[in-house]
Amino acid sequence: MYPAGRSSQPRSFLFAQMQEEPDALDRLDLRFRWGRYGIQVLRCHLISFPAGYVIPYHKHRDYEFHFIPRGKGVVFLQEGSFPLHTGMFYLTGPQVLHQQISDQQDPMYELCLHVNIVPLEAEHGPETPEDWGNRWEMAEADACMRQLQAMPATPTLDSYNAMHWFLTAYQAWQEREFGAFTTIRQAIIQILLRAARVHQSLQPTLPARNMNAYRYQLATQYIRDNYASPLTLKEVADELRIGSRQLQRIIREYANETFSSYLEHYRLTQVCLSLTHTDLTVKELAALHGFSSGSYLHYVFKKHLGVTPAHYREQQRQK
DNA sequence: CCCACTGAGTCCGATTTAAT
DNA sequence: ATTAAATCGGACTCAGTGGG
Repeated sequence: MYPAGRSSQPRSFLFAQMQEEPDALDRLDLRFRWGRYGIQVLRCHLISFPAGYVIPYHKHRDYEFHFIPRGKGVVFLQEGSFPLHTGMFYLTGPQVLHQQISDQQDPMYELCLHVNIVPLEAEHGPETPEDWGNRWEMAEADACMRQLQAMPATPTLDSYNAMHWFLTAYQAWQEREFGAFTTIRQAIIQILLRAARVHQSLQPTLPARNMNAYRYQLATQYIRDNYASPLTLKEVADELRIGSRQLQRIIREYANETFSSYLEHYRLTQVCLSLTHTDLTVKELAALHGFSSGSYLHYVFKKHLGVTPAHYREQQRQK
């Protein structure tokens, strides 16, 4: 974390490189989806004001994030005037009147992010391909937007160093880095989040796993990946770093069968597929699908399906 | 108290073998 | 390829422990 609000100006200005092409990011048509919102970046740049420069009262229909990376000045809001100095941040929401004056002696720099935030229609259905795994992003975006709406315009310290992300975005553009759009998108989101966080006290919740459901998923995946070789309950349990007894219970809970029967059923379904689609012998199928011998496969097959493997193949071929 | 887990002992069924 | 009989390992049950 960088110290915010340094009293002495650093000799080298961290954001100086952004002055090389001040409107670089403004020229990009940046729009993307975040959770249930469409984010359109209208402006994202570093601007410098000479000493005593006045931006007269104005307002926007959008959100404007103001960060002061260097210099000082004053902002006038409805609630009164507030001093600005290096490391500070304020947000002017839609229709918030503001006027800004840079210090009489020093020039002032401002990192400005101006975004249009459009609520998009709610998703239909819980798992469309477009929002796969997106639930937590939606929740976080919602929380961030709620926070931004409720936030006072009064300046505070940029405690979470949102400013840094302007540089990240700029550098991604400047270096034409691979995946630059994704980096810039992330930078913009980080600026929104870190701005919102300044007034946020609640601990956010993170997605927690249902460990047993997760273990069940891992176990069955492992079984399906390795069913062709001899598998024991213990081997799978060791793979998951749990006791074999515990795995038994988990399989019982989620599949309502034992480890052995799960494994056996899976092996048999694979054998059935091979019987239908190949001409391999029972012995070959046994070796291929995890049965110790042809005779044993035969025994198990008939026990479960009521017909011998050869008979089953015949039935399938007739269809 | 409930839940996750362990260990001992039992018994089932997976597997082999041998025969058809 | 199929079946029956024999064998053996390990899955399962149950009782008990420890942790939150």
